[in-house]
Amino acid sequence: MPARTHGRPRDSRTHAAILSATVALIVDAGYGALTIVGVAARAGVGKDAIYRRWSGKPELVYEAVFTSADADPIPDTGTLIGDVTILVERLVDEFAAPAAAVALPGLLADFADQPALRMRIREDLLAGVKARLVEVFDRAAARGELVADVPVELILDSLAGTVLFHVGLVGAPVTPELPRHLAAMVVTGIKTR
Amino acid sequence: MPARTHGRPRDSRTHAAILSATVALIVDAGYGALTIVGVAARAGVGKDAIYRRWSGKPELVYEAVFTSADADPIPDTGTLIGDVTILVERLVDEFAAPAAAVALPGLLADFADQPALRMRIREDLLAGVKARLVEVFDRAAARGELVADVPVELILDSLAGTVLFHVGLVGAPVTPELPRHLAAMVVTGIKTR
Amino acid sequence: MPARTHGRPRDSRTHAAILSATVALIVDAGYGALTIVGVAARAGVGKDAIYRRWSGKPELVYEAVFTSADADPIPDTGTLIGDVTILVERLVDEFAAPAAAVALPGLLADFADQPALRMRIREDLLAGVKARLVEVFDRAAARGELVADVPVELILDSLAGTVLFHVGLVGAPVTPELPRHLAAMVVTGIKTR
Amino acid sequence: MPARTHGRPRDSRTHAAILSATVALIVDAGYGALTIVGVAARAGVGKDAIYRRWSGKPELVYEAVFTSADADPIPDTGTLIGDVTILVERLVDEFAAPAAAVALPGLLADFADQPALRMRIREDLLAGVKARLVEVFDRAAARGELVADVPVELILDSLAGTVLFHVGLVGAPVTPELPRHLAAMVVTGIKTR
DNA sequence: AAATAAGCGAGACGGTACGTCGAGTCTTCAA
DNA sequence: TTGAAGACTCGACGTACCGTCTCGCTTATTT
Repeated sequence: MPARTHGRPRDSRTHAAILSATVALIVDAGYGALTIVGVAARAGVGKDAIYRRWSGKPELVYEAVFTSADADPIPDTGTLIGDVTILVERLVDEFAAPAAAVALPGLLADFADQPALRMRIREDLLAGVKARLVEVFDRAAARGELVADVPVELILDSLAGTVLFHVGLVGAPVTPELPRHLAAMVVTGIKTR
Repeated sequence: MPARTHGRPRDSRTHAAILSATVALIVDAGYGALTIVGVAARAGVGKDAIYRRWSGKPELVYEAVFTSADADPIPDTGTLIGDVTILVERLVDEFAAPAAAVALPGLLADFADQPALRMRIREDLLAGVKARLVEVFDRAAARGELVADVPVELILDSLAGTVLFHVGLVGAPVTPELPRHLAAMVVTGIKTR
Repeated sequence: MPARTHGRPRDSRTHAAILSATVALIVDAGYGALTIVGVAARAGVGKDAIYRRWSGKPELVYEAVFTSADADPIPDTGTLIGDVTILVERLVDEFAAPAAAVALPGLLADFADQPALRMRIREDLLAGVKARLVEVFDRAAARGELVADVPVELILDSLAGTVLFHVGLVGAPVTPELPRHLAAMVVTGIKTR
Repeated sequence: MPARTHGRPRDSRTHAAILSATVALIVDAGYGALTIVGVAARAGVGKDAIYRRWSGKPELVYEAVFTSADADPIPDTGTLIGDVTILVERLVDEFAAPAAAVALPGLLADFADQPALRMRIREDLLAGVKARLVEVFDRAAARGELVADVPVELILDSLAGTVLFHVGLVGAPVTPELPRHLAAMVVTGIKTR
C-alpha cells in the first residue's frame, strides 16, 4: 500500500491515450518501427508521461497489447482433448489478434534479451494459460483419463511456441482446424507416452 | 554477365573477420546490442565492407550463425519415432548452440517484421529440417507405419516453435529427454489422429 | 487595492529558505547550474512557492544576491579621489562577495537578454552607486575641485565594467590597491579632460 | 602535425553553413535563445557535424562571432592618447558589431562559468587587444611620454569592461566621442599616477 | 462557527534541448 | 574495385528543466 497520497494524481486519460496510441502504431507500423517518441507524439503527450509509467518499450507494449484479463475458466467438455481444444482456441484468439500477432515476435525477443524480463514470459504472459492448463489436466486426472506426471511446462511451451511460430513468425493464416489438430497432437502424444 | 572481373577482388579474410566478429558479439552482448558499427570495429573493418556484402543486420547474423550446412540425412532407425527423435536432436543442437540460442529471438523478430524476409524463415532457415522431415515421413509411409495426409507444416512449426520457445525465449535448460518426449508427442499425436 | 487581505498569508520562513538555498546553490554550483527545481528541492519547498514570488531565475537571484541595502553615504574625505576610492571599495566589496562574483556574469547576461530587465541594470543594480557617485561629484564641484559637465554615466559604466570584468569574468584576485588605482585613473582622467 | 590523412575530409561548406547559421540566429534571437538543435536545423546539418567540431555552444559562438583576425597594428599617431583612441575605436567596432554586442554577455558568462574556458577570455578573446596595447605603451615609453611600470592588465580590463558594460549590458548607443573620452580618461589617469 | 480564500509540498503535465549513438550513404587516399 | 577511415544527414534515445496545473491539506480573514 504505497498509497501516493501526495502530489497531483496521474491522469487516467493520459494513460489511456498512451496505450491506445501504442496499439495503433503497432498495427500501423509494426513493433520494430514503434518508438517512444512516436507514441508520445501520437498520444499528444510528453515523453516523460510515458517514462514515468513504463521503463521502456517492451513493458509499454506488453501492457498495451496484453490487457485481455480473460480469466474465464475453461468449461468442462467431458474430455481432455475437448478441453485443450478450447484452451488452444483461446490462445490463438489472444496471439492472433491484430496487434498481438504483429507485436509478439519483437516483444518476446526484447523480453528474452533482458534477464529481468525473461522470467516474465512464463510467469506473466503465460500465467493464465498455464493455470488453465493445470486445471484441465487435474480434471482429466480426476476423470481417470490421464496418467500422472504430466510435463506441463513442455506442453505449455509446445502450445505457445507452435502458435507463436505459426501465427507471429511464419504469418500463416489461422485455420479453424488448427486448435483441434494441435490439441489432438498434444493430448494423444501425452497419453500414450 | 561476368559480374565482377574488374578491380581488386574481395578479400576472403575480411569476409571471415566480419562473420567471426558477428558471432563473438552476439555471444557477448546479445542480438539487440549488436550493431553494424560494433561489428566493423571488432573486425577491424570499414562499415562499407559489411554493407557491400549484406544488406543489413538480419542477413549478416543469419549467415554468421546458421552456417551449419548439416546436410547429413537422418539415418533409418526402423521406426518413425526413432527417426524423428534424431531429427529433433539435430534441431536442438542447432538452436541451442550458444550463438544461435541468443540470436534466434531477435533474428526471427526482424525477419517477421519484413515481408521480404518473412518467407525465408520456412524456406531457408527451416528448409533442411523440412526436407528431412518429409523424407522421414516418406520412409514411414513406405514402411506402412503411417496414414497419408500428414500436416507437415504444422508439425514443422510445432517442432521449431517448441524448441525456439523453450530454448531461445524461456531460456530453459535442454534436458536429454526433450527430443524423445517431443518426438513421441508429435508422432503418436499424428498417428492416432 | 489592498492586494491580498484574504487567505493564508505567505510564510516568511519559506521566503527565507528559498533565498538562502539560492545563495548556497550559486556558491556551490554557479549561476548556470542553478535551476528553479534545484532551489525548490534544496529549500524543501514546492516550485510554486518560488514562482508565486519571482517570475524567473534572474529575478530570484537578483534578490537573493543583492540585498545589501548599503545606503550609507560616502564619508567626505576632503578630496574627490579619496571619496571615489571609498566608493570603489564599496563597489568591489559588493561585486567580489562570493555569491555575487559567481552570479554576476550570468545574471547580467540574462538581464541583457530581456529588454524588460535590461533597464534595471542601471536603474536598480547600480542605482545606489550612481546616487553616491553624483553626490561625490557634487561635493567636488562645491569644493571647486571639478569642472562641470561630468559624464557620470560613462564613469559609472567604467567603474562597474572594470570591476565586473576583473572580478567576475577574468576572476582575477582583488588586490587592495585596485580601488585606489581605479579611482585615480578615473578622477585624474576626468579632471584633465 | 596530426595530419588527418585518413578518412573523408571535413566539408568546408558544412563548416561555413554552421558558422553563418550561428551568427544569423544570434542576431535574430539572442545568445540565450540559440540552441545547437536550432543551429543544425538552420544550417541544414546534423547535430553531430557541430559536436564533431565544437564541444558546446560557447566555443561555437566564440568562433562564429570573433573571426575578425584584425591583426593590423595600431598606426603611430605620435601621441599615446591618439594611439589609444584608435585602439579603443577598434575595440568598439569589434564589440558593437551586431552579432558581437548580442552575444558577448552570454558568451562571457558561459566562459566565466567554466574554469577551462575562463582563462581564454584574456588569452584568446583579448589577446590581440593586449598585444597592441603593449605595443602602444612601448612606443610611448620610447618617446619618453610615459613612466615605467604600467598596469597593463588593469587597463585592459578597464577598456574591455567599460565597452562591454556600455555596449553589451546597458545597451547604450555608441557615440563617436566614446573612444576619445575613454582613451583620455585612461591615459591621463595613468600618466599622473 | 462556517464559509471563503489564499498558501503550501508534492508531483503530474506538454514542451523542448541536451549530448550520444547507430543507421546507411558518401568521399577521401592507398592498394 | 576493394578497403579502412571517417564525415555526412537523419532520427531515436533517456534525462533534465521549464512553467503550468491539479491534488490534499493548512492557515488565515470575513461573514
